[in-house]
Amino acid sequence: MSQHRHPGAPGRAGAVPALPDLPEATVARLPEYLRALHNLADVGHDTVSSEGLANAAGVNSAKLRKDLSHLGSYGTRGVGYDVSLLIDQIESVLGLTQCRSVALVGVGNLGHALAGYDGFASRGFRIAALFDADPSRVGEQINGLVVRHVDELSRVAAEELISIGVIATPAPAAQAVADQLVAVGVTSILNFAPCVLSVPEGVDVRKVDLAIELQILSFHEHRKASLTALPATAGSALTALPGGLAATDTQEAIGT
Amino acid sequence: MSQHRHPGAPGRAGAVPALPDLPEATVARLPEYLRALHNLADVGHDTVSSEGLANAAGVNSAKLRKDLSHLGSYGTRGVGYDVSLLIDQIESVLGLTQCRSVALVGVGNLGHALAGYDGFASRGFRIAALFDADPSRVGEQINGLVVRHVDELSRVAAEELISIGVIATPAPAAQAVADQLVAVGVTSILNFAPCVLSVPEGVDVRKVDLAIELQILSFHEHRKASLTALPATAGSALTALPGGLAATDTQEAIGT
DNA sequence: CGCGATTTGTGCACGTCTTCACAAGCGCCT
DNA sequence: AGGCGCTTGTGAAGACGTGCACAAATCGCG
Repeated sequence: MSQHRHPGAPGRAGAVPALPDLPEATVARLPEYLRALHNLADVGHDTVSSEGLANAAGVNSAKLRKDLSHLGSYGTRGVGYDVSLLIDQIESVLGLTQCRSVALVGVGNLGHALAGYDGFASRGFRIAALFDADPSRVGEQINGLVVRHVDELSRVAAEELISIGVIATPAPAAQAVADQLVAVGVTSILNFAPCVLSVPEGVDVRKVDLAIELQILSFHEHRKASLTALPATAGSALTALPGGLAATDTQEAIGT
Repeated sequence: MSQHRHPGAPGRAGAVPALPDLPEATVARLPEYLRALHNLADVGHDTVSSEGLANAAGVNSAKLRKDLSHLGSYGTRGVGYDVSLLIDQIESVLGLTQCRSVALVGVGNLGHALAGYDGFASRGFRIAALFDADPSRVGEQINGLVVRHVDELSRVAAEELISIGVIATPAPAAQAVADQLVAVGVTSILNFAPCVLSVPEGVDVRKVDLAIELQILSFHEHRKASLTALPATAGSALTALPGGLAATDTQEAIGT
């Protein structure tokens, strides 16, 4: 990827957030830290140790410290991290200081649920518009928003300033929708359709696929069953127990 | 940990899958390959080159070959891979030869959509039972299944042989549900609740979180905006264009 | 039967991520 | 003030994942 390190570049003026292309793995964990921090703030804590926050976020404390170190030193040794300060910092880095508008395309089974999901607003996202290709669904009202026909996408997108598009259509329609979203200037897409989207360079696509998650779990289930079913293969049952084969870090493996 | 009663008949007489703990990243991609293969089979192809399949699955061809090499050599040089044979192999490795039963807990906004999702059955999963803690929801019928109270979980789980539990409850209830699932012998959990679950060793948890995905996209959006907004900072505009900053591999990054 | 075109399988080098271990820094208590 | 315990921040090492490039293998054709 691009690493532009200019030795000659003079110090940046001002306290600019200093976008230091932080590692992708770190970015994927920041939201989890953020949620843990909000929980801690609600309970009244105003400082946390890396150990405590790591625990709340389900990660290793060393990893957490390294992650946070990437966005500057906002902790004090011997004490820990200031909760509200850290919240502000992470939100700033993630670009959550401004409320981002989301366009949701596909108001079927899943899309309907997403439209009604209150986790959007609570995390600083606003559903700006709903679209569907099915004329019988157009006009329906969900959560105070009216479903419009997908052909109006370009017109509506011009009014509202869409920064993220969510695709919740059946697979065959997804690529066409993605093309339309890209055409109106959307550069971030969250795809729930079980298919691969091809988009031009510079457009980010993240995919969420229920079936894939289940199949991955199925694999591990299958493996565990095979191992326990087979009579101890030369290895003593004693060594098998203490966790040699335990896959403990599945929890955060999804994000990356 | 897992008091797993393995199915009575030792049916696996054929070629042993030869469980070679394949890399986690590979496992996460196999379902995508599987889907692409099914698509190809539907179109009538009976062989594919690694290039073709990689294209359909949205990955590098070298990566695909290495992935497939991990589960044995099922391709012929100069020709490619036999589609149906490869399908069988991957399904066998993923443990999809048997239909796995899923218990879904939490029939709220999202849970309702999941219960009606037809991607379950089409991928070899069967929703065996629905649960909810809200008495007003108990008794409701969704997709031919009746919603039962979550207290009946242990009784029902004894009848049906649940292999995967899906949690779609609000965050505060998730941990208790996870504990109950673990108590009845479930060792694979798919968690849609926005919180960290703590489970004993040997239990796999995968998490799907809409808000986190949006926040990750928000970060990239924020970064892209900052870069284009700033007047070219010493870096030549020429080098900036050809894709230095394009994050092209976000697509499959989620699974892992 | 042999040759060339094609495609798989893989050794190797590289980059990224994780984890350990510890020095540096901070606050508190005496 | 000084020492002590606690916590951060980070260098280094190792594990893991990726991509290139090429040898080995196979098919089709003359």
